[in-house]
Amino acid sequence: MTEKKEKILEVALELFARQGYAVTSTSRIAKEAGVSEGLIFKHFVNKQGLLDAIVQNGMGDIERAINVCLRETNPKKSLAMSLDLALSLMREKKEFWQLTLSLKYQNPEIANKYHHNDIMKMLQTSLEDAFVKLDYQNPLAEAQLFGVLINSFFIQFIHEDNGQQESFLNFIKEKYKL
Amino acid sequence: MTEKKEKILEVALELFARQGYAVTSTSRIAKEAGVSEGLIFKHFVNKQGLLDAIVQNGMGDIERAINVCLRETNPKKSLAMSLDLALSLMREKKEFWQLTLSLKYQNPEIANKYHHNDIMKMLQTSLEDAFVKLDYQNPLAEAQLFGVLINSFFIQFIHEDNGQQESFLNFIKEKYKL
DNA sequence: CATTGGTAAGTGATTAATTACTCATTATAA
DNA sequence: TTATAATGAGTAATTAATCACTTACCAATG
Repeated sequence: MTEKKEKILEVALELFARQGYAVTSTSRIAKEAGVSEGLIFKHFVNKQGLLDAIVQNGMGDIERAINVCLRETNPKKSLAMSLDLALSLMREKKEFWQLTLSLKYQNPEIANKYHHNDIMKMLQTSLEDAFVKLDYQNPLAEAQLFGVLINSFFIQFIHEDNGQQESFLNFIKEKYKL
Repeated sequence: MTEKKEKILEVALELFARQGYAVTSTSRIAKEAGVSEGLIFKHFVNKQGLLDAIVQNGMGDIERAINVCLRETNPKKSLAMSLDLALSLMREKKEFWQLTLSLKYQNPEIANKYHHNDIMKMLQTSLEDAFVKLDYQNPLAEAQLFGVLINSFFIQFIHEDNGQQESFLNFIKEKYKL
C-alpha cells in the first residue's frame, strides 16, 4: 500500500462520511488528497470500488475487536463488555460508523453487502446466551431489546456528541445490575 | 394547489426517500410525474425549494398527530399512547420518515432546520411528566431511555419491515407494565 | 559496474454524459 | 383579456471515467 493510495482512502472516508457518498466528487477527493484524479481510478477502478475498499478496511478492524468480546463466558461480564465495546468502537471509528449508517439511505446495494447491522447480529447470539444464563423469563426478546439499546446508542452518538453517552450507558448498566 | 404540483411533490418524496436527495435528478422527477422539468422550478424555485416544501408538508401532518397525544394526563396511558403513535405514524408516513432520517446524512443544513429528533423532543417533556407521576427514582433518565426506545423503533422499522415491530412494542409495554 | 527491460505509480488533459436551471413560447381557464 | 399553468429546447457547469504519457524503482544481463 503506497502512501498516496492510503491518503486517498483516508480523505475519501472523511468526505464520504461528512458529506455523503453521492455528493462527494472524485475530483474533490483527488484535490484534498494531493493526488491526480486519474490515480483514484488506477487503484480502485471506479468510484464504487473506492467505496468498497473503504468499507472492507473498516469492517476488518471491527470484526477483530468484536471477536475478543465474544470469548467472555460470564453473562454479566459479557453484557457489560458489549456496552463498553460499543463506546470504544464508536470513539475510535466514528467516521466509519457515520459512513456505513449513511449508506443505508444512499447506496442500497452496498448497504446489503455490509452494514453495521451485520455486526449487531454477531453480538446477538452472545447476548441471548447471557440472558439465558441469567434466567430471564424471555431471554430472546431481552437480547433483542439489549441489542436495540446498543444499536440506538450508536445512532444517537453519531448524530450528536453531547457527552451524555457515558451516563446513558451507566443507566443501562444499573438497570441490568451489571 | 394544482394537480401537477401535487404530483410533483408526491413523486419527489417517493424518489428522495428511496434513492436519496442528491442522486435524484429533477429530470427524473419530471419524467416520473408526467410533467415538464421547467414546471418544477416554476413552482419551487430550485431543487432545495422542492425539498423544503416536502418536509414542511410532512411535518405539518405529524405535529397535528402528536398534539392529540400530548393532551393525555394519565401517565401510563400517555406512555402507551406514545408507543402506539410511533407505530401508526410509521405505518402511514414511512416514506417521509425515511426521507427526514436520510437527510441527516446528506443535507446538514435542512437536517438542522427540521428533522425527526425535533419531534422526539416534543414528546420528551410529556415522557418526563409521566415518569415523575409514576414515582420512578430517576425520571429524567427513564424518559431519555424511553425516548431512545421509540427512536430506535423508528429507525429499525424504516430499514426492515419484518413484522417484529409489534411484538417489540408489546415487550416494552410489558416491561413498563402499561 | 553500467545498461537494458519490465512494471507499477502517478499525471493531467480530455471526453461524453448528466446536472440544475433558464427562458421564450404556448395553452388554459376565469 | 389577462394572469397563471405548463412546455421543451437550450445552457453552462460538473461529473465519472479514459487515455496517452512520464517517472521511479528494481532485477537481470553482459
